[in-house]
Amino acid sequence: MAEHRHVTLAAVAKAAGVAKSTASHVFTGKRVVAPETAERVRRAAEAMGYTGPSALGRALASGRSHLIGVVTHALLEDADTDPLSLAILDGLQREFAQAGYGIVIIPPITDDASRELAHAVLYDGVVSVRRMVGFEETDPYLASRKVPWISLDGYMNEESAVRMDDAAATEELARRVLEAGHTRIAIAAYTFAVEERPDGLTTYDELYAIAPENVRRRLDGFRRAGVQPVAVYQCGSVSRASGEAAGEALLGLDEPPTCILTTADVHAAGIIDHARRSGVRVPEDLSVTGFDAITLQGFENGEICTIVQDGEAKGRIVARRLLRMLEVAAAARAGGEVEELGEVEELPLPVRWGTTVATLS
Amino acid sequence: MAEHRHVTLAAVAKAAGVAKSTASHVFTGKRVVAPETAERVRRAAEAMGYTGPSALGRALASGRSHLIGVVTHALLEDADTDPLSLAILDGLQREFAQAGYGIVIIPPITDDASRELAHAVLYDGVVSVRRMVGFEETDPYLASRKVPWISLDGYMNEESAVRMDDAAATEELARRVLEAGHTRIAIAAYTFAVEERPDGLTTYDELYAIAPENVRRRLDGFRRAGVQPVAVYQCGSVSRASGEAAGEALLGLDEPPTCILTTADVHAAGIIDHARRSGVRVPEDLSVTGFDAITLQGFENGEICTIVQDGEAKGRIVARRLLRMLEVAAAARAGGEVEELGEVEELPLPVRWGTTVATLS
DNA sequence: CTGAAAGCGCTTACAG
DNA sequence: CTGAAAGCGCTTACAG
Repeated sequence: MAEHRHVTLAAVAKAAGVAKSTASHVFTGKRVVAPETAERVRRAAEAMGYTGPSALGRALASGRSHLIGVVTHALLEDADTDPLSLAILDGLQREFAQAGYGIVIIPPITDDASRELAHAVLYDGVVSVRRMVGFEETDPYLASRKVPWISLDGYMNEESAVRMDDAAATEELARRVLEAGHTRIAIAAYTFAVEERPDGLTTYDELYAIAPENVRRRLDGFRRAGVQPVAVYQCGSVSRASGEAAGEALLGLDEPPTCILTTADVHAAGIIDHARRSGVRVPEDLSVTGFDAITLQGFENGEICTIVQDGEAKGRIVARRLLRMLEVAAAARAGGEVEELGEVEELPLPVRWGTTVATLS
Repeated sequence: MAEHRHVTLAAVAKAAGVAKSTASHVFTGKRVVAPETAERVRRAAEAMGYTGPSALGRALASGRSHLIGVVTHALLEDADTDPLSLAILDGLQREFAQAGYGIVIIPPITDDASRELAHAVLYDGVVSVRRMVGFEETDPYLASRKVPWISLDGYMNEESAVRMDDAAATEELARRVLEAGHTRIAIAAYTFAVEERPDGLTTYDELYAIAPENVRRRLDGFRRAGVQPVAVYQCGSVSRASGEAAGEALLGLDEPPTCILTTADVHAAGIIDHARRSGVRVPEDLSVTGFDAITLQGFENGEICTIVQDGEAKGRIVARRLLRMLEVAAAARAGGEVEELGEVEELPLPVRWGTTVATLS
């Protein structure tokens, strides 16, 4: 006698001859139920094909959907385009799943469909990852939902969720480059920001002035190591093409650099693409460094000299932080004492030497 | 006077001096509301910081969560491991978003945490993509939720959602290989299935007997083209390593083949990896073909001779099908006439010739 | 053009 | 160890 249209807790409770509350507790385990009573409920459930309380009812009654919104563009692109974000999603997904939270992917709001969707979706917290588009409308909307929100978009509150000492990492890398004997060093940096900017030669100070926080820290590291760049290129977008443009401009100088330091692997890859095409050997004629240690088409794993940013670990750290924010918020609503969020975890950023930096003799 | 703890439709309606139903209709637009009345409601909402009906309330009252569960393992792996699944996710996400549905990522059930999660999450339909693990418990559970479900796991009902003529594609590819003069042809095929199988040499018939439907169709194509394989290798897992093993075994034969046909790019890549390491030149000494046209580390785009499976397009087709199933189910519940699902869309599978097949002189 | 009311499927104090 | 009842925030016939 299975297959009732839609079996509900109430129906099961009735069939088992108990109150809804008792049946509920059999499934949630939040209250002790007499073994025989529990057994009776379970048997009734089984007979009726009831697989447990509906997520919807639970969500409404408890006020928790056990869903985390993840606003991202990463799934809307070639896997090759932004592997770091994918790794972050991976870490988020795993850590949240561990805690019983699912992630629901939400595209940035850019049109009616995405606006509709953003409003229709429910979640207890949200993390945005590398969106690139739709900031104007998405951000105010997310804020209006008044749930905990961590943004990994290169600005806002990323620092409050995960600590990264970019400067120490790039300083260590730059020191090694200097020790390798390089003196004509150029910098090609990205200015990932809400607006795109044009590609082009610039100066360290100008670039620094408009760079987002994390890029600044990376530039700080170069400076602290003692790098005096002979040329600085502003990459307008986070793309391999932008790197190629940088390569073309910098290698076209009267006195081309022997080493180009970048703040993103995609740019390093683009520069190397251009160098190879122009018959410039890497690292014999030109050394190049990156940041992130992502996998790149056309390159061996571990080939590029770079800083390793472990996306999965980062995702996990961020997830733990958001979970903690959720707990604190729940405690606050329950009216208890104001709990502390606690320390922000640090993501290690080791240098990977690779094979794209030559020691000058 | 914003910032009420939790602003509800009821509160807004009261403030605007209208009934809840009227306020509701202002937001959903499902009923005409007098302009001034609507304006009054909107103003009250704005003043109180109300951003629209809660997704939760809507979901419970309407019975639709506007969420599609996507059971996958793809996000739990290196982006490089399974780019095709990622592309499929991309397509699903886009097409569902277009229709106002968000996707919630659910890992296969393999332990307490994932079981808990699967039960906690709500969705109106589900599509599973290349899970590889946890079939035993996940499948019965998904079935028990009684929502439309499409499985892209290499078995079950994939054919009912998207039509792919694998056989015609591999037949065309194999014909060209034969025309190129190859006679000593080997086959290395994967048997992606619920259980993994050992790597090893086998026979065409044995392999065919245990292969899943889609692999069979690909083998059918080879046969229809007239390929008489001199050796057949069973790849036990869908991995590059399994391909390397195939390469080692097949190139180690007394009379090694001049061409190896595979049913997956990862295997083709593994075979080429092994060949290169052993000093066997591709395609001069060995031709290799794949299936899927995924991006692969260490290979140029378009390098491998293969069949192009457009993951994003596939995801979109599958999403449209599920959306249609949802409509039909809703119509059935509403008690109308039984609607037809309609035709299954076809995913084109063009051959990409690439540079890994040599013409023998 | 608008209202009052039932109900979606649960959880959670409150009471015993 | 168990029940009866309120309530979570909406939508949707039903009435007028």
